[in-house]
Amino acid sequence: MSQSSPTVGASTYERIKHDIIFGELAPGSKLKLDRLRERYSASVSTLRETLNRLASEGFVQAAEQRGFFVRPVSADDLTEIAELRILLECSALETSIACGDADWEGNLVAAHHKLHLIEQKMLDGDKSQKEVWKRYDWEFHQTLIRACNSENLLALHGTIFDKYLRYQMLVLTYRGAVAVGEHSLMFEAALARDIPKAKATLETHIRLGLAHTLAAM
Amino acid sequence: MSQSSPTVGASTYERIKHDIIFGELAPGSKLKLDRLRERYSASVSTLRETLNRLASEGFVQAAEQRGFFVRPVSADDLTEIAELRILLECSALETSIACGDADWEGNLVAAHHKLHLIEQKMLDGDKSQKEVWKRYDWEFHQTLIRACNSENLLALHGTIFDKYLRYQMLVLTYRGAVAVGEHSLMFEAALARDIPKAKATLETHIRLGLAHTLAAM
DNA sequence: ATTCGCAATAATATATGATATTTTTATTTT
DNA sequence: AAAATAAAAATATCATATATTATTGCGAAT
Repeated sequence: MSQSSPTVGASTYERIKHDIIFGELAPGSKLKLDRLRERYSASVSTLRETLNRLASEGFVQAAEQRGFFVRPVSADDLTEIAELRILLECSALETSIACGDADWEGNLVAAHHKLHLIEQKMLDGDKSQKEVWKRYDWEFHQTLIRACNSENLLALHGTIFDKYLRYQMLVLTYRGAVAVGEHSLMFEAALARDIPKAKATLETHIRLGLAHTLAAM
Repeated sequence: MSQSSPTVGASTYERIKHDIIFGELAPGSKLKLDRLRERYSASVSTLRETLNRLASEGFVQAAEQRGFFVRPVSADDLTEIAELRILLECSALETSIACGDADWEGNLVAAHHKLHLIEQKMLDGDKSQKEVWKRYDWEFHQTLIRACNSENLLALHGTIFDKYLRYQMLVLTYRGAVAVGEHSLMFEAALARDIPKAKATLETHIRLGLAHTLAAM
């Protein structure tokens, strides 16, 4: 999520994607080229490249000769995204636990530690570091599945995760202690190489998160 | 796959994607903008929009400030794609069989019929209509899962299927009678609402196809 | 009077060619 | 042979021209 990319295109891509995920560009709103040019100080061509990219990833809707829109949100869409996340992430988790080596274990311990630290802070009421927390959450889940031996699967999971994240950011509520416990359970099951338990915990984790988010919509 | 889109961008997108899938643009080859401009008679900006789209779908590799390349192929990549296709398509198939209504059944009968007809022709040695065959194959598989109630899943499956298709087109061999039988088995299991049998047949279908393609690489 | 259809106009998106950077290739120097 | 430099090629970015869509205002018909 660094914004200091060498090329204008790459950095506008990062910025617009970020602004969509974190709700600064409202769902369904029109993305007028002229306005975007001011906001991101990039030329129309560069912006169109960016929007085309985001459109094929599904963060933007492209309407032929009618321009671009931020992808709308809906309960159905969120449910689809959550189900897909379960499908992809559970499958990747299984292989990853089966194949992960010592490096993987090390990275996992580190990722869980960092996540746990910030979760404690948030439990104490400090909600100022929402973005950092979400990054650590992402890193933890990503690390869990990174040993799955499929770049294609990791890529697909990445965009699905980001879409799921947008909904979480939209309703902007924190599940607190329950989610913290789920993270720890997954962590321990993964280290113990207990595949069924890890998968079951992950599925519950996502389903409860889904219900929580749906309720807040 | 129609090429008469109203906008230049849309039609170049279709054409370049087609040329990558059907091997007319060789895996790993450099996509120089000037050469593409001649070949597809579109401006640099339009081409860059297209290539950015194809890059985020994974048909093109974009190297920062070094241009674009056709995505290389490898046995590992094919294996990943096939596994992903199994994961997505089997999951969609299950829901689709469970939820499909009379319309779905009707479309399925039609799609299988068309596919069966052309498969018979190919068994008789007529391999002139490779593209038509592949389109019917695609329509059949797509119809099977269309009732899965997840646009997100269908979209993901669509691009994975296309990537799988590229490998098939690359090695350019036909599995013949065996594959025909698998299609019919799936068709019958789906109509009989036999979810386990349909899923098992689909998985076998893809795994045998994978082995066949890998052997020909 | 209100709705409907039809122009004229404004706003917007698409597409292009030109310019500025950067990378690659070729040449020269140590 | 390696490093440095110069020339060439290719990419990234931009400002502008063209084509399309949306909006507004006017007049005719119900």
